[in-house]
Amino acid sequence: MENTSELLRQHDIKPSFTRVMIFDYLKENLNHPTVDEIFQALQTSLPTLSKTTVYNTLDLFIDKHLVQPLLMNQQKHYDLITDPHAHFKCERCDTIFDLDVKPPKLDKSTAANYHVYGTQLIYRGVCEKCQKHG
Amino acid sequence: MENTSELLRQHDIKPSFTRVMIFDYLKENLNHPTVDEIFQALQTSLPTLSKTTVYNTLDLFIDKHLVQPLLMNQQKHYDLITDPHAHFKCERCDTIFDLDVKPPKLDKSTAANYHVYGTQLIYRGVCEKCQKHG
DNA sequence: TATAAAACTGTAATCATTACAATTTTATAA
DNA sequence: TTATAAAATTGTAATGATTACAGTTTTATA
Repeated sequence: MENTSELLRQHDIKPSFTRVMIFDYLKENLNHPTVDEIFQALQTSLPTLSKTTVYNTLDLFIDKHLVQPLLMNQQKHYDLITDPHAHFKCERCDTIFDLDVKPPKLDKSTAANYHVYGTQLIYRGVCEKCQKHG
Repeated sequence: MENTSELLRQHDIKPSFTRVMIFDYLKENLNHPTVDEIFQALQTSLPTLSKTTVYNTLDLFIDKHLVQPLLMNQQKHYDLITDPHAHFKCERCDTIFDLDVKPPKLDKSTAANYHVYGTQLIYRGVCEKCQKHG
């Protein structure tokens, strides 16, 4: 997985081995993983990894606007910032689906007052599968 | 604050004194309070109120689609479902501002697969005040 | 008035996140 | 290379919002 280092450097992040691993995991897993999922998944390749490091690294990525946190079910989920898109969260099975809907841009007068660097559009409801079997 | 009872009844909620108080508090405080804020505010008028009751009641309101939870800063904030609108969250001072922006409706083909009963549009960034004094 | 159901309470447990001090690794310069 | 400082990582302990749950009170019903 090359050029992750370059990308991190471009965002003012020193590309340590751990950081590259965590970033690449996010790149290959766009299904909004939690800290725990990332930690579990990387443990075999990084046996000394600490959960605190995962937290720290993700916070760093958020700071540098590479990652966006999604708060759901009392837990943070992490999503690489790529194309603007929306999420649907099923309240029954707690699955998060990606939707190809673009969040609206703020109009000029509003945008003048706020410096926006991330948008989050979440639809809550019940997914098809859960509707079917009660 | 009349007709809250009626409204609750319409949503299949028995309008106990406590429930009406909590609902009215939300109606008069559209600034997305937390459980703790609601609990503190109502303690003088409801000295025996328990925080668990506030949690239970709000969960009930959410179930009946009267209230929408907003997860921010590792805490739930509660917002009466009124006109569709968006929120801006300042990452510096953690204030949540209301924005007069309507979340887009799902197009028919998408909406066919999901039963949506709530939408949440959140812009993250830095508010004007925080931009000014670093 | 008795009984069951619903609402409410209070304490204890849970669990994601944060704080923090210690250790390891990396970069820099003598 | 070696010494030193800075940065990154680790592990444990604390925090704090939320939930579980059992007991109590209130409300509705027969």
